[in-house]
Amino acid sequence: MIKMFNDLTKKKDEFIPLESGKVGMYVCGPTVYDYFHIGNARAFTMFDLIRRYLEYRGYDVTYVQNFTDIDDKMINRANDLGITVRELAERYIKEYFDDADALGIHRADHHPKATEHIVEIIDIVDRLVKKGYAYEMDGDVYFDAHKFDEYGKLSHQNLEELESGARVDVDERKHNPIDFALWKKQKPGEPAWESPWGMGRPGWHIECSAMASKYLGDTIDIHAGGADLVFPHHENEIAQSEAANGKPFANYWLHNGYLNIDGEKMSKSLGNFFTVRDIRKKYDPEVVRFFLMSAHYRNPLNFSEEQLISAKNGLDRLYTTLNNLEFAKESAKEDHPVTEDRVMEKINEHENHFIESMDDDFNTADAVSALFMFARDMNIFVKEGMTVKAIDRAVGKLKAWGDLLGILQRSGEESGVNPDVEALIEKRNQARKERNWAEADRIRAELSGMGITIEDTPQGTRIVSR
RNA sequence: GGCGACAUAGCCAAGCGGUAAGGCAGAGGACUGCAAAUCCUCUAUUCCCCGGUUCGAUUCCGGGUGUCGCCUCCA
Repeated sequence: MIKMFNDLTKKKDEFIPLESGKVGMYVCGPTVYDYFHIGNARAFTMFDLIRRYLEYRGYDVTYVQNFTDIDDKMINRANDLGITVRELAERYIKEYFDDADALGIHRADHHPKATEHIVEIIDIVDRLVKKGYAYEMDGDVYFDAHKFDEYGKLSHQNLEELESGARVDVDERKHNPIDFALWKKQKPGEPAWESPWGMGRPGWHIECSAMASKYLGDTIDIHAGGADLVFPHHENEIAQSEAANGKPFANYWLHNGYLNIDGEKMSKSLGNFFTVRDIRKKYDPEVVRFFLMSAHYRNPLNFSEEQLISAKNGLDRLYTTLNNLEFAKESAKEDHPVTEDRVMEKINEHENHFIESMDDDFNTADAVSALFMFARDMNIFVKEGMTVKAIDRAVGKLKAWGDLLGILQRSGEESGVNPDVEALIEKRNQARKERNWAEADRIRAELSGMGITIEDTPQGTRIVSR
């Protein structure tokens, strides 16, 4: 049984999909006006992981993640760069996929763009106007928050509380400060579409309501995004969708915690952010992914180079086990003491731990500890001596868990064997046989200079890739 | 001001009523020509503080303190 913390109910709820065996999941994607930062990466990565886990548990998941390709930020950035909004969007959607693919984030089933759903957006705004939930003011259309009784049910605040803290709004034409734009009248030079209210463009929140319904239906199982979207974005989505459709919008609302820098939220507005693109120059994206899953997705997580190094070393440990196993295969014998059965015992033991952790609100930090414990067991087994079947089992399982989490897919022996290197190793082994340590160390240093690290094991000398 | 989250070793981080997982870093040991890797051992006696409930609390309740966040574009 999978339990997930639902912000709507403020507790861990058992997950029961609308339709047995199927899950509709919508995740708020990036505004494509720049490279995305590591904070964005946390949301995309962790919800990708949750999706993978749901699939692993047998659900048929339809996953939707949008691109916001029209809003103030898009327009401003396009102007700064002297290109069209459309060109800007195309550029950064491409860059998004470049980084997301590197992080092992699976492609969504649908990646809808706001600008390609203007018809659907106008339709829902129109229905809201006709139902009396929205009003037009000189080409702008606003949602009247006071008309939606349940406004505030996600952020658990009432209108009065929200409005008392609201900052001064320049737009005096709104009925109430909390009202938000569904449709914005065109300003000179801005991209615009025809609508019943004249030329204009969609407000920010409405696109998600329109696209979620289109691809997943009026009620979806899971809606997810960063904690900063709870209010106003998700609150507004609920208001719009439920007012328009008269049905619950989403049954489970999942929000990931912030990624912090020195204990402070990382955000573009604060300027204290690191893009994934920059981090990739120095660290393997797999390390970044591993780092992100080292904490529970709902908790705040501090980002630092030190943590990244720690994650890299931890991940290396897992890879070492994988390499140890594969290397041991070359000298494996049928009469070795560790048989497939003994490996299976360990797998069962740790798999239960793994599943229980993931079932409990996707506790990746705890699930990963199962991998480490399994790795230790396998390291011990390698020393004892394993059969080929036992090794295959162990490698298969470790890779299967890794595949689920999006790590450990790199193969142990990446590059083909270089004959020169082979010769040098042979030469060094000869020197070692003759106990000519000076020569052996010299050759090791020479190899090291070529970027090759070697290790002497009881089974022979081998190349370690990292 | 309103609402909320979090506080566990040098660092990161699980656990959330039964006496503190895991990782990183560090120390010692085994193995090794050396190194690396691996294995073993060690590293939290206020789990922020003070009360309360309980046979028993890191875990539940109340009150503090501290940090962060939302109420403004933001994952």
